[in-house]
Amino acid sequence: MSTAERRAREKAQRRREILDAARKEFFEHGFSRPTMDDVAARAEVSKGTIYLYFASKEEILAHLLLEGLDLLLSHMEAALAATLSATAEAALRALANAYLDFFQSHPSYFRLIMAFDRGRFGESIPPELFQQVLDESLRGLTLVARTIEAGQASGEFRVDDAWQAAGSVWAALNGVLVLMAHPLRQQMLKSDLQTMFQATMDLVLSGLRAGTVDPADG
Amino acid sequence: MSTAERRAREKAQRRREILDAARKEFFEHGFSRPTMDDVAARAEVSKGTIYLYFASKEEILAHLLLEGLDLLLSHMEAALAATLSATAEAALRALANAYLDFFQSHPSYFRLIMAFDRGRFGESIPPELFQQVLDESLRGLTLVARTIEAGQASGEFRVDDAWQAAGSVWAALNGVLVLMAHPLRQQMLKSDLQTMFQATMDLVLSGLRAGTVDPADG
Amino acid sequence: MSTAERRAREKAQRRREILDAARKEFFEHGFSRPTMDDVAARAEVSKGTIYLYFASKEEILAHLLLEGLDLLLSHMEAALAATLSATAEAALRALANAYLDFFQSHPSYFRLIMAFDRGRFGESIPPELFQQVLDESLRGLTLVARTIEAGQASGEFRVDDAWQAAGSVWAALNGVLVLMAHPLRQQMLKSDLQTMFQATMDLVLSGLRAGTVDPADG
Amino acid sequence: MSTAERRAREKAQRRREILDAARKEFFEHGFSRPTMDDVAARAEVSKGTIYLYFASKEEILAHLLLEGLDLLLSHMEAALAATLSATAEAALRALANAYLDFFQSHPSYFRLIMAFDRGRFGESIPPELFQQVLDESLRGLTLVARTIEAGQASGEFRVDDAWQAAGSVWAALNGVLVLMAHPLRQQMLKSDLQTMFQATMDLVLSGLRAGTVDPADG
DNA sequence: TATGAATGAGTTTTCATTCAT
DNA sequence: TATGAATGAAAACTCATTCAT
Repeated sequence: MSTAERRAREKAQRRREILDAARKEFFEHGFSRPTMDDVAARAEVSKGTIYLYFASKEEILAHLLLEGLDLLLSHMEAALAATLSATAEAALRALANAYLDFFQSHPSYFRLIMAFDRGRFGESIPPELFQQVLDESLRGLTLVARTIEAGQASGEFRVDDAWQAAGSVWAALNGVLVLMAHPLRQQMLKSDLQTMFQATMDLVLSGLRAGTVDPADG
Repeated sequence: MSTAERRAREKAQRRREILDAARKEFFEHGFSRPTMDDVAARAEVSKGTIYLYFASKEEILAHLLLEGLDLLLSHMEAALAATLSATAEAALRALANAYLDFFQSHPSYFRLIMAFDRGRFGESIPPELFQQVLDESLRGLTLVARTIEAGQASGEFRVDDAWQAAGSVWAALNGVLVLMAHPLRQQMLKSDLQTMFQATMDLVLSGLRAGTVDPADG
Repeated sequence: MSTAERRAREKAQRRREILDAARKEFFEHGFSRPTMDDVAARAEVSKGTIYLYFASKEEILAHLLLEGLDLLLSHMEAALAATLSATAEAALRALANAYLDFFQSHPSYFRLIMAFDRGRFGESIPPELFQQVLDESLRGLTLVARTIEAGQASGEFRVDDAWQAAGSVWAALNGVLVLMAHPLRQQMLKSDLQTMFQATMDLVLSGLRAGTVDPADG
Repeated sequence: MSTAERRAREKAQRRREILDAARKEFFEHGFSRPTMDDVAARAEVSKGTIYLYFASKEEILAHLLLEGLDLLLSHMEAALAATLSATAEAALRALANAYLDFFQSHPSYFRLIMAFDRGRFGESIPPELFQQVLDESLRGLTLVARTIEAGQASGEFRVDDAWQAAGSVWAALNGVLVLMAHPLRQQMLKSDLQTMFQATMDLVLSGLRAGTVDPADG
């Protein structure tokens, strides 16, 4: 069996090398410019070899996307784990900050994740891979939802539907990151990403605490 | 002079026809797939003719983008105009609903606007056109900021920095539209766009009213 | 008749303007790069107008070529006229120097004349125009031949066939101009055009005087 | 290693086939008319394949030019080698005749060599290839110069500067070939290429023997 | 498994020329 | 006579993918 094992190990290793090369190319030159030749040259394999490991260029991108989502999720899970006994608000802030960290340390992964949303590119990968990406991409939202549920249960947050609230929070976080990604908007808002991000969290948390009921009732 | 006038009219008309054809192609098949041949065929002109009116494919897209932004902005301005004497909250809701309407009636324009953010495509259009797009794209945010300033002045909203708050609100709106654009996320959140959008506005408005001060102070 | 005359005058004038514009374009940017649009813009007429005066782009070039040949020939004729009573050698040197002057003051015309030799471009102009160019292009050779005939008659030159000798002389002149047109060859020959040109004339004249008979016989 | 060897051999072979096809196309239809499609069709390969072997159309032409220069140079060197112990005059005649042979057996190569002088086309090939062409193109002149130096040393030729004289000779040879390339000029000069070429050599040699000193001194 | 040569449809853009007004 | 909008055939080059070895 050891031969088979070594083979499998080598195969995985080769696959990783190709993905590494692709990541570098795509992150450096954008998601559409690099050619398979570029990737092959960077990975120091032949172009044909790439097709032994990945069915298409789109599939490589899908796998990079999965990597990015995994990275984001592990960041968020770690952040959550570190705040187990804290308040829901603290936990939510921790999640948000983990996202912000991810955005700042891996802007290209973030861009890839955002690009996936629109990209016709879902059309050209096998459905099961597409589904996998989709599942992954929802896990962050799930973490937020669970945290809000906890705050709902503890009475910290006065929300009717935790999932709905999670959607709003998640939307706001994504929105603010996309918004501030453009230098010109940082300039117009006279604010840097850090500040703007925290302001958004403050606003949202304030809303969660206050509830979304009519003010007259509050 | 009537000859010159007619000529100018016809020229503008032809330009419009090309833009119409391009819009149909791009909205039906995505922003990168259609070729200039496709556009020419749809416009029933020769390919060369297109280049008499637009310098490149990118420029066509940029003009479509401007169209979209104009449409959005006029929606928002009209909505705002209709609520002149109302509360800031009502005005903000009106703006948001105008955005929602726009998203629902012109999803492709919305996708184009979102795509622009990422787009390497700003690189290949004349700088002045690029600037025009940029200017337009910031006007929506400006409307939101002004409305929040009004609410701040009237005491409705307890916010420190109206522009920052506007950034948060605008981010949340964009975020929720992007989020709900995917049917699968509608399903997971057990919520339709309408509901989710209103919930997000409720949350955000609640936050604006409550202010982002520490809850202990509230 | 004065109306018709004015018309004809204006027409000739317009034609000249187009040729002027074309000359500038072609001399500045090479003989193939400029487009008819460029020429039209420079002449401040519409593209269609050009085709009222010239049947094609090649024809314009052919007419510029004729201009160049005329210019060269009038230089040479003037030079010859100024040396009427001189020796044949002096006359030949005068002709050669006129060519050299032409080359130095109108390098682009020279390039055009040389380009004509190879250019497939004779194929796309009307035969009669082609013939005209050809006729013109032989007049320089004729002047040389007549001068050599004079020297032959006077006993200055010991040549058997004046036309043949003229061919050799003309060939040498063209050759040395083409040769020295390249800076790198000036460098390799450690010589400038002036010097090299005179050296070639010296060599050729020496040959004409000595005759081409076998040295043993001389 | 035999696999690698065979591969290399096949690759070289394929390259040669493409060059063969290109040569045929360009020699038959001129240096600018044929398209890459034409070349590909003639070589019976796909258009893409050509770009695996040559970076551009210009590069193909540059390589054909190098071929031509090599051919010319080997002709000349062989001719020179065959006249080692002869007089400088005989050697010079041998060189000239080799050039004439080359012109007659490979007129298209000659046209290509002449075309290079003008060619804007040096602009679009890699500098090192351009340099290679330039270097090659000067070797013929070098052979002539060395031969004249020998004649100068032996006292056969009374010239001051052998390189300058070589320039004149080379210029005359090129000039006469270009001149006689046109059938119409053969007709006007009532002379065929052979005769005219020899007459030019006679004239030039006569000049070399006589020196370019003033006749009164001779 | 790995190679890398070959493919060929596809893409944007250009431009000489025509023609209705 | 003058205009300039329209044409449409090229043309060079690219690149994801395949496949014989």
